[in-house]
Amino acid sequence: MTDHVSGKTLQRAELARRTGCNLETIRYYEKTGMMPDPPRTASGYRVYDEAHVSRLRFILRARELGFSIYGIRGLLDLVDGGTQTCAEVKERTERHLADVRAKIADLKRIEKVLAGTAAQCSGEEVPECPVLEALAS
Amino acid sequence: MTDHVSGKTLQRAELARRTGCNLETIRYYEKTGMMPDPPRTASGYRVYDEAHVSRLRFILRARELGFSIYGIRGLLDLVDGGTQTCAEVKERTERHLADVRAKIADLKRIEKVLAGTAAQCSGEEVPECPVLEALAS
DNA sequence: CTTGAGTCTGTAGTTGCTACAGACTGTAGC
DNA sequence: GCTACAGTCTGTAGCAACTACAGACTCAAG
Repeated sequence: MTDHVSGKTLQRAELARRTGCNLETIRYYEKTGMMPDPPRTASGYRVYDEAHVSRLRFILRARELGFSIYGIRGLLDLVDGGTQTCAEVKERTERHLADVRAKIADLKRIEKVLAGTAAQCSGEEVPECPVLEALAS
Repeated sequence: MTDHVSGKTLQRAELARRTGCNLETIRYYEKTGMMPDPPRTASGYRVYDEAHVSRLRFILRARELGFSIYGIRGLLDLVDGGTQTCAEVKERTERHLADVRAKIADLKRIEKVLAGTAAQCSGEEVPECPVLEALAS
C-alpha cells in the first residue's frame, strides 16, 4: 500500500466515503461493468483516482434521479462512446421523465384513496373499519 | 377433481383468472402466510372458495395501494384478529400515506431536474450535453 | 512480532414476485 | 382400456439493485 503513482490515489473505503456510496456497492458496480476495473497494487488492492470519483458520482446522481442500472449503463455508453449524441441523451431523459411522471400520477391516485378512506375513520373501535371495507370491496 | 363439497370450488388457475393474479403468486402468498393453506383434494390439488377470492382481492388491492407485504400482513392480522381496532388501521394507513406523499415529493424533485436539463438540450450533436453535464457536476 | 484495521474473494440474504423442470393427475376422445 | 394433453404439484433459480457476511489475506503502527 505504498504506491504513489500519480496524483492522489484512494482505496475503496476512501472512495466510498468521498462519494457517500456503500463500500460493497462499489464492488457491485464494478462487477456489473458500470465502474471500470481499477488498477491493483501488487497485493491486489484496488486503486482509485479522481476519474473514478467522478464516474461514481455520475452513477450515484443518475440513481438518485431514478434511472435504472440499465438506463445508467446506456447513459454511460453514450459518455464513453466518444461522440456524445445529445439528441439521444435527450430522448432517453425524456422517456425517463415520462416514466417518472407516470409514477407520480400513480402515487397521487393512491394518495387520494388512502387519504379519503383514512378521513372516514372515526378512530373508534367500531366493527366496520372504512379502510378495511375499501380494501375488501 | 370431482369434489363438490359445498358451493363453487375453484382450482388455482381459476382463482388466478378471477382475481387477475399471477398463478405462481398465489402459491407465493400461501407460502408467506398471507393466504391460508387451502384444503386439498385427495390427490393434493388446492381447492379454493369465495372466501379465498375475497382474501386475495384484499391483498391485491392493498398491493396496488403500495402497501408492502409486511404492511399487508399487519392489516390482515387486524382483520383476522376478531376485534378490528379501527384506530390502529387508521394509524397504519396514515403512516403509509405519509410514505406515499414523501415518495411523491421525491419524484417531483426528480421530475423538475429532469425536465429542466432536458429543456436545455438543443438536440444537436454538440460536444457538451447539458444532461450529462448535470449528472457529472 | 503482534495487533488491529483495511482489503480481498465468493456467496447468501433482502423484497416481491415470476418462471422454470420434472413428476404427477384428471379428463376427453377413440 | 389407452393415449394424449392440459392442469397441477413440488422445489428451486432467476430478476433488480444492492447489502452483508465469512474466512483469508495484507499493511502500518507500537
